[in-house]
Amino acid sequence: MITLKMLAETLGVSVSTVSKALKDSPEISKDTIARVKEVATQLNYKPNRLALGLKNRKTRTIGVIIPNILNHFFAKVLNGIEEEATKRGYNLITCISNESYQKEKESLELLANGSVDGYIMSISEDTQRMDETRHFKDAMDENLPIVMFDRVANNVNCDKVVIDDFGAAFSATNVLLGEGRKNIVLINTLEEISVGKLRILGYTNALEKSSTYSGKPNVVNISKELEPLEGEIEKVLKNNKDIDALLCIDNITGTIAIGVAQRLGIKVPEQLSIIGFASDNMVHLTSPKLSTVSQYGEEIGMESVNLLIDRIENNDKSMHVIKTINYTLNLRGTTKAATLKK
Amino acid sequence: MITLKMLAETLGVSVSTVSKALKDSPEISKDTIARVKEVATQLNYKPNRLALGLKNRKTRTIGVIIPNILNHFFAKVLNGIEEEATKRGYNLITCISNESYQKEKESLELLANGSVDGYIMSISEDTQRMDETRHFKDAMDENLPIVMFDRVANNVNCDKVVIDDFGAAFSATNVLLGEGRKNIVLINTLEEISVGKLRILGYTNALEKSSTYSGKPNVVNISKELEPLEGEIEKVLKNNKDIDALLCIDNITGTIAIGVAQRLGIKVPEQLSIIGFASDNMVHLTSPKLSTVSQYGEEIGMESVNLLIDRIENNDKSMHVIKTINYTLNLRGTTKAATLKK
DNA sequence: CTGTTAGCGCGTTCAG
DNA sequence: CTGAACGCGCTAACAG
Repeated sequence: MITLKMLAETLGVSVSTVSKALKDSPEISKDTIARVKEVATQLNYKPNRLALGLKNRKTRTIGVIIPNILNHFFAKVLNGIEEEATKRGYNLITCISNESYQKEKESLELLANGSVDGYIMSISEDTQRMDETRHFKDAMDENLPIVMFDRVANNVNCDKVVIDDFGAAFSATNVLLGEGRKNIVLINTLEEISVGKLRILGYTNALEKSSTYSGKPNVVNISKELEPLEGEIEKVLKNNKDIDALLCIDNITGTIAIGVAQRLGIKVPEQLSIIGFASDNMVHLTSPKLSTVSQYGEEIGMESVNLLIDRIENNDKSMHVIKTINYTLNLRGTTKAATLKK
Repeated sequence: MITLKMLAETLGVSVSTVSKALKDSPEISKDTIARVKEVATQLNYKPNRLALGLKNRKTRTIGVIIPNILNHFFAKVLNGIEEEATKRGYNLITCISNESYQKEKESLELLANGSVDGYIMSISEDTQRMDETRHFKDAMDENLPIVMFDRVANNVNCDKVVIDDFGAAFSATNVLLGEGRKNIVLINTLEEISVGKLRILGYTNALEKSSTYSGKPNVVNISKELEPLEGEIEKVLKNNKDIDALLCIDNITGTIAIGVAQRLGIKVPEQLSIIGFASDNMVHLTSPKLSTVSQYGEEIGMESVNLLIDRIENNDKSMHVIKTINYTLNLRGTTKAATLKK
C-alpha cells in the first residue's frame, strides 16, 4: 500500500506538498503538481479510506441489513442498492439478519462504531413480531440515519420506502372481481408481517366496496414451516367448494398453486384465476404464466440509497419522508382479463 | 460516537489507562479497571473500527465480488460467506460485478485502498471471455489474498473453492445411461464459462466410456439472450427425434424443460428423463419434481471464508490450495432410477 | 500502577 | 510556493 509519505520520500518533498499537489491546490506550482501526479499514478497511489474516514468522520459506506438474501425480492433490492451506491461513490457493508431480532440488533450495533455513515434495512420477522424498536433508536441517537424499506417499523421516525401494498392487493382483487369471480380466496404465508396485513386489508376492502360480490372475505393462512406447501394449497382448493379465484399475497404460493390446480384437473384461468405477488423471474417456469403484482425491487433499492445519502451529506434533520413505490399489475395467462389496467 | 478520550475525561484518567483497562492489562489496578469498564458500558463505548484498522493495518473486512446476486447460487454462497464471516468476527463489503470485467476491476481496485484484508470472488463472464488476469495479480501484489470460488481463473495462483463439475456431470450422465437412455442431449447456456466446459466434458466422457451407448455426444448451446428459452427448448425436443434424456447443465433450463415436455405431450420421466443443475428452491415448483445436481452454495461460501481468513491471519505464503466441494445427486420425479447413487 | 509520547495515513492550518 | 505541526481514535513502547 502506497502512502503519501512514500510518495514524498521518492519525490524529495514533504508530505503536505504531495497532498496538496494531488488536489490541484493553487498553493503548489504547476511543475510540482505535474511531477507529483506522475509518480502517484505510476506507483498506483490510492488514498487510504480508513485514514480519510478517521479524518472526515465520514466513511462513505452504507450498512445494509436484510432479513434473507435467498428471498429474490431482497436480492433485487440489494442489487438496486449496490448499483446506486456505486454510482454515488459509496460502498456497502452487508449483513443478513436471517429474520432474527438478535442478529439484526448485533449488526446494527457492530456497525455503529464508525464503520458506516447510515443504514438501509428491512426489518426481520422476529423484530416485527416482538415490536422491538429500541435498537433502531439507539443507532439514530448516534447520528446514524436509517432508511427502512418494505418491512418498516411504523413507530420509528425515519425515512421509509414502501410499496403501496394496500393498493396492490386492492387492484388485484378488483381485477378478479372484474372477471366476475364470485369466490375469491386469499392465501397468505406472511402472517405477522406488516405488508401482509396491508395486502389483506386491500383485499377485504375491495370485496366490501364491490356491489356485486356477495361472498365474505376468505383469508387462509398457511405456515411456511408446514411442509409441503403443495399439500396445504390442495386443501384450500378442495375445502373451498366453488372457489374460482386465488390471490396469493406471498412470493411463492401463486406459482405452486398453478401446478396443484392443474393436477386436480382445474382449468386455469377458465375455472380458476390466480394472481400472485411472485417475482418475475419465476414467471416463465409455469404454463400458463402467472399473473403477478410486481414489486420493483431495484427501484426500491435505488430510492433508499438516494434518501439515505441525501440525509447523510446534508446532515438533514428535516421531516422524515415515506416514499411509495408503485407496483405494476402484470396480467398474464392465469387471469382472463388481460385488458384491464390499473 | 464515544471515544477513549471522552471516557478518559469523564473518569479523570489518561487515554492510555482507559485503553489498557479495557483490555484487562495487568499494568492497571483492579479498581481502576472496574471503574473504567463501568463507565464504558454505561456510555456504550465501542472501539472505532477505522482507527483500529489504521493502527493494525488490518480491517477485519472481506471484499466480496460476485457476478450477479440475482442468481440463486451466488445468493446462497453469499449467505454462507456472511454467516461464516460473522462467526469469525469479519465484516463484508459486497460488490456486484454484473458480469462485467470493467466493474470487477474497479471494485478490486477500489477496495485495495485499505478497505479490506482480502477478497472472495467468482469472476465475471466478461473476464472469463477476455481471459484477463492482470487485475487479480495487481491486488495480490498489494498483499491482498484472493479466494476464488466456482468460476475460477486457472492461470491465477490463489486459493480456490470449486465444485467437481466434471464429476457431477459424469455421474448425472451415468444415471441416465443406467436407465437405458439411448439419446441423451445436453443443453447448455453457459457457453464461455469454465464450469460449463467441465460439465460438458463430464458428459462426453461418460458417454464415451459407456459400452452400451451408441450415439454421439449431442451438445446444444442456447444463448441466454435468446428469448424465450421455452421456444428454444421446444426446438430441441422437436428437432431431436428419439431424444429420451436431457441433461441441463445451467441453473434454469431443466425446470423449464419439464413444462415444455408436458405441453408437447411427452411423458416425464417415462419417455424423457431430465436432470438439471437447478437450485433446490425451484424444485417444488414443478410436478414431477426435477432431479438435480445440487451445489452446496453455503458450504462453498463457508470454505472460502475460512481459507481466506487463515491466509490473512497467518500471513501465509505457502502453496495455494484448490478445495473441491462435493455435489449431490438428488434424484426425484424426472428420472426413473431413484435408487442409483453416486 | 499511571501518564507521556509517538505513529498509523490523511488533510488542514499556520509559518516560513 | 513549500514545509512543519496538529489531530482524527487507537495502541504500544517507554517514563515516571
